[in-house]
Amino acid sequence: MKDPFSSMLNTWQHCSHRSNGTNCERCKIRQISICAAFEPDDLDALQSMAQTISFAAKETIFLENDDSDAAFTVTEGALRLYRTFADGRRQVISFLLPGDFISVEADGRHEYSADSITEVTLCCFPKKQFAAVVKQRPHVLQRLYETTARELINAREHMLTLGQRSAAEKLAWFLVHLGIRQSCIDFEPNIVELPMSRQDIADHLGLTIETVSRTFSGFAREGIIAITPHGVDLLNCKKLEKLAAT
Amino acid sequence: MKDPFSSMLNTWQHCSHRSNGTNCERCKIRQISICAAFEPDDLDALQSMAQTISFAAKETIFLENDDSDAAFTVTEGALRLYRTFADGRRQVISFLLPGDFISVEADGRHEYSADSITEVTLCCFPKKQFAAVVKQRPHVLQRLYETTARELINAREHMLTLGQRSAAEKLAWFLVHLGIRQSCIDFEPNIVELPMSRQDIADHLGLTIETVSRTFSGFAREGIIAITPHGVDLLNCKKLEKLAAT
DNA sequence: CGTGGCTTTGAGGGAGGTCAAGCGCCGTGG
DNA sequence: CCACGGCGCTTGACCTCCCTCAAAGCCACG
Repeated sequence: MKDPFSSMLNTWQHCSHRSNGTNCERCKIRQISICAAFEPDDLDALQSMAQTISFAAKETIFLENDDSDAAFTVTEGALRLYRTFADGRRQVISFLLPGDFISVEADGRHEYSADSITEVTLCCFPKKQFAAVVKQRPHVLQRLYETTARELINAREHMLTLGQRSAAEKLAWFLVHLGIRQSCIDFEPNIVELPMSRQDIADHLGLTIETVSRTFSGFAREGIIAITPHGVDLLNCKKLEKLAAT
Repeated sequence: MKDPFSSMLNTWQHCSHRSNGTNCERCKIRQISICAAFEPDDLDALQSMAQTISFAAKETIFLENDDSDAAFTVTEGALRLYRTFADGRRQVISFLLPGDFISVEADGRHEYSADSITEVTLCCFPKKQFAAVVKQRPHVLQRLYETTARELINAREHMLTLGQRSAAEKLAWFLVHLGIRQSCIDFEPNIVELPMSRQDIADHLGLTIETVSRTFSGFAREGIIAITPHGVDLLNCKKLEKLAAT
């Protein structure tokens, strides 16, 4: 899709649902998202530019090099952010969950591709309006900076994993961290939903699908996890955390 | 060194050289560093808080979990930023060169350790004064944000390398990128200085020292590079870039 | 109930790790 | 001035963890 109109805002007419009736005040993820930087009496600035967009599962949200004409937060669902190589190799940079934020890229183009794993709802801020709002509110820029600094720490932690950890350590790390992130949203400790495929997990951790599958089976055999239809139960968190530890 | 006084500002009295006579106007790396955000007529704000610190080669600059009481830019030399595991594994996050910036960490503690590879000179901004200066200048915060966003892109590019590339591809990528960075400073295309050890390179790329050495030898045998006493000459950049490509 | 996509499992192979020895360079001391 | 020692780098032989290739199992959905 080299189509210059394939970027997010331009494609939302293709999306399953679109609405302007965003209500920031009632938003479930406002407090954990970038939007927490807005005071209650300033929410109008946010709300007036916000657009809600929904995607079905397995839809392209944007591709690398697409024009980036909006920033957005994820309000529901899961998506993957990834880069593909010419020969088909793929690195999944991260899985985005409710509360996660995608900023306008520095040069106005997306560095990575993104597509929905499950049904996804995004809260979308058109680039120009967003920039104007930020410019008038240094504390929002401050929040944006802190969010990006946190992302940087996450990326570097991921670097440790990719560079130094074994297959079992990688998967333990992945499960522990995804479990923590999910428990912030739905508070089910020890039950980890895995909406993404084995291939996604493999490409996230620099492994193959077979190694992921074998390692999961090994964990299950040792009673560390139980494999369920849509995820895993963490039966022995201690052991997993020990494997994942630095 | 669990000593709470081991953090940078507190240790600078141990350093080989320290001086307040910073001259921002003549600073070679000002234009490529965070300091470019300061207008010429606002340089006093920067200069009045800046402290120059020098380190000999192979000195500890800070350790992970040390209090972070200053931000700094590198003005001369090379250092490594890294995290070590309990069992001795080490991931070198990045090599810092003139113009690179280390910010105050979010929680006031360093996430990583840093030490000098060569003799190093830093330009140091005490945390509190730096925060105050930034607070009054949204355009500096903007620059800080952009710098961090650029770091995030670099970290993610490194993730691709660690997760997807082979040993030869990793080393090609490393040489090409280090060559580009160095040519911004000293403008010697095709001559790459390698002040860091093979072990540092190995820990940067998720390889072993032997694999780094063998791969370099292989490149030399194929006429792609020539190994020199303190670095390598890039004889066939095309080939290297092809290997490093996505 | 059949089909196709995703996952699991097995068998074999290879890229890179491990272990060990040797080399080259440089600083030190006789 | 040269012998020695140490450290970092290179090279070789072997091994292992994970990848590759292949086949079978398991759902979900029409």
